[in-house]
Amino acid sequence: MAVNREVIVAAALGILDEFGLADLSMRRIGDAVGVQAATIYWHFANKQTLLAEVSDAILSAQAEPPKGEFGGSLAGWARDLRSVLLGHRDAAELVAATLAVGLGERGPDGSAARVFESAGWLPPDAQRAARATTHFVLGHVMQEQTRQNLLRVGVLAAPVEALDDAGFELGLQLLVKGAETLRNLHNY
Amino acid sequence: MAVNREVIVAAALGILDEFGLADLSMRRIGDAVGVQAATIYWHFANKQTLLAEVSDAILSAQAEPPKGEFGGSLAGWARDLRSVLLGHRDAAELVAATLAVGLGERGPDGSAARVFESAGWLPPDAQRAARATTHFVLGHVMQEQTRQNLLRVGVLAAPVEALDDAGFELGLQLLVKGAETLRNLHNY
DNA sequence: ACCTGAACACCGTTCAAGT
DNA sequence: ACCTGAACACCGTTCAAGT
Repeated sequence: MAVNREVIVAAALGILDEFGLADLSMRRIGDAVGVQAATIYWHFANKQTLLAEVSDAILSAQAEPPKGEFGGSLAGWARDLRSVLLGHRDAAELVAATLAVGLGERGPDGSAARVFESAGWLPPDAQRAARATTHFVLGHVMQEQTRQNLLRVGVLAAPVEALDDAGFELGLQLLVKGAETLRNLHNY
Repeated sequence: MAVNREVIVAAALGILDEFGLADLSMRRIGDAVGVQAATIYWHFANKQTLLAEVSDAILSAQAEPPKGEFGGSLAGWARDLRSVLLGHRDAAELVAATLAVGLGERGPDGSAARVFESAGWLPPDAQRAARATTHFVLGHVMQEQTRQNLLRVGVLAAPVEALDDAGFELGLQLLVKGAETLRNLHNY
């Protein structure tokens, strides 16, 4: 019975969640869907393309930024992205890699750019500001998830989750306050 | 003639510069220093440890942040980190990975934390703010260097360097203005 | 103390051949 | 149209054995 892109991506996401990015090999994905690794190359040009669709699948859980004033809207978007990423093992690393190569249907930060535009930013700067925010979120979550992996293997001991929350909120406030200040400098 | 950690790290850095992170294998490093790959495991516990020292070697070129008012000092630090990273192929990815696992003698952001402290931030928040800035710089340069790799392979066409500069400066101003604003909120 | 040879258990990818 | 078998050219790491 023929397999297709959808079930391959779903199987890959399952392996990612259970075993992590390091164990996400073409052979293992093939096993999961009952097919040789070589067969996957009939459905996808290469592994990177497949991973880009896994990245898209993860990001499809993103919500729209909350309506309201700028700061709350941007912060809400960033917190949502963080929690979406924390929902899948190694998701930050996967999404960051996909973003870097420019694959992936949805960039993670399309709606963030719109938040900046609604606050009066010109599209090119809105894009850049949204991307800067995304870099912070991805970097922060990547660090959290790497720590989670080390915990799993047992090389690390303490959970230190509260610390990560504080770091995230502080970095986010830096960006939010900065955006509010910069906008005012440009508009008055 | 016996090889040692220093020459192995230097050889690894040379391979990184010339061929990139993907080609930085233990076998290739061994070839470069005239020794079997297995021999490297007498000098280093594993590849990750070796890469951490390569990361340190790269970051050793970092300058002290310029003296002066806070914004210029932080911006100067960030621009220096960016240019140090741009000096070695795939350096952002390598440094980010090393930072995430917590290896590496020097975090990239020790002196940035001191800039925040000099501006009146308490050490834990100074650390977090410096790390947030680092995430932005690493994410931005990672994107630049991935694009450079795609250019090399020929899958991408335009250089678009000016765009990257503008994006870096805008993200940096977001963080600088945010830090200045947050500090004032806390102190008055 | 330092290094080799050989192996173990893998990789991504290609491609002729099968149905 | 979809899949297999087999190969190519690699990986990181371990470990007995050599000098």
